[in-house]
Amino acid sequence: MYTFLDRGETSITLKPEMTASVVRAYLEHSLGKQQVLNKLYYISPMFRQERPQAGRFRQFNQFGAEALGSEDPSLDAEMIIMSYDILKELGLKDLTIKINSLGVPKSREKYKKLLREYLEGRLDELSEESKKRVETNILRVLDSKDERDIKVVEDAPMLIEHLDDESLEHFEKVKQILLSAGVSFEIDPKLVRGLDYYTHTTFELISGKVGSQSALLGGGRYDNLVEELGGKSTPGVGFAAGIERILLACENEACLNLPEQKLDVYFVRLDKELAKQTYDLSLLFRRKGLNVELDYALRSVKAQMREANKLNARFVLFFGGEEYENDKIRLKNMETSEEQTLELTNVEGILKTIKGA
RNA sequence: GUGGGUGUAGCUCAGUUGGUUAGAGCGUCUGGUUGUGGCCCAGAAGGUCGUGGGUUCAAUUCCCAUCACUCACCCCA
Repeated sequence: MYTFLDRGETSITLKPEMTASVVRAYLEHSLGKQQVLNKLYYISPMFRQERPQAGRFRQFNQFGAEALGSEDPSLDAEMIIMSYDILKELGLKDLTIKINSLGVPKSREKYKKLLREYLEGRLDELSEESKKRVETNILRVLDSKDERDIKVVEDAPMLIEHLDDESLEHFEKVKQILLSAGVSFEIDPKLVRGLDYYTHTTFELISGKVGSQSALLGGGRYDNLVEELGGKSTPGVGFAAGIERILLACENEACLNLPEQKLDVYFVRLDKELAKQTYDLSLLFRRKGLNVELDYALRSVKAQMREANKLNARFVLFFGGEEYENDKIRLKNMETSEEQTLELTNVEGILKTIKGA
């Protein structure tokens, strides 16, 4: 994390994620007393002091959702389905949903003991890093990328085989809902979280198009977090999505179909002497709600037309010349190349023609 | 934190085995006859070759340092 002293010598830390902040806001405003279930969302920048790489920045943006106040597995499923639908709607195709269950801390502790016994029996086959992980964060050994570790982990006991009955039932219900919603998923027993407040469901949406940092979003249940932050025991479930990483996936799948930028009108000034009048007229049309551009460099008509074309203008208004002397203005539809002459004083009429097209 | 790669025009990149004026495509600007775009044609502008130092008669090119970017490991809340 980025931590530093401010001018008052107070230690400040930039937030690396939002869930804790959401829970703190939930507690500060006693949201739990206003209604049983609170569904919340956020969009915010986050900061992490890591070396940047593809899909990873030190400052990045996340959006996420949290549901506080219910342990109903249908909410776990809802989070997965919603986040999947969002990515689908963006047009992403190369997506995999991975889910797992961490059970409850009690059964997880028992499992960790089993895993430790197993790994300590084959310690000399592990990578140097994983030897350390056995001490610091043993569950992380499971998703090591080192081939030696992968081989050892193949025969290791899996958490999901050592869940208590209640946790299994919860996990079963989540899977049922996903299946009935037509959402396919993979169970990944190696999808683990290190911290104690996590319970039951964990999930990630993986893209095959963004390089090594492949999780576009991740989430899960944290029934013990609110209590850990000083509130009364309140279950919760949520997810967080990395916006830049999603954009990278969209770019690599060429699927982000943003609407084409269109300009309503480009004003072409026919006479250089009319620069001021052209400018004034453009302001008038902008105030009427049109998206208007014009030349600021006294350029030729041809140059202005080229710019109008480049800016994707729907219409061009030719201002000046003979028409101007007769209180008229010439309007050109850039798509059809059709032109018509309109009364300069009849601003509403010009507006109507442009807006109606 | 560790390791690799790359820095040349606004962008994408070529190139210089050390030697006069450093190139292309795209983009920009101007023009191709009175006041009309896209396509096409012609021309122009634009670079202290990331920065600092060293070697050399000579460095954009070789060496060192530094900065930036980038990929992977690590981390993963």
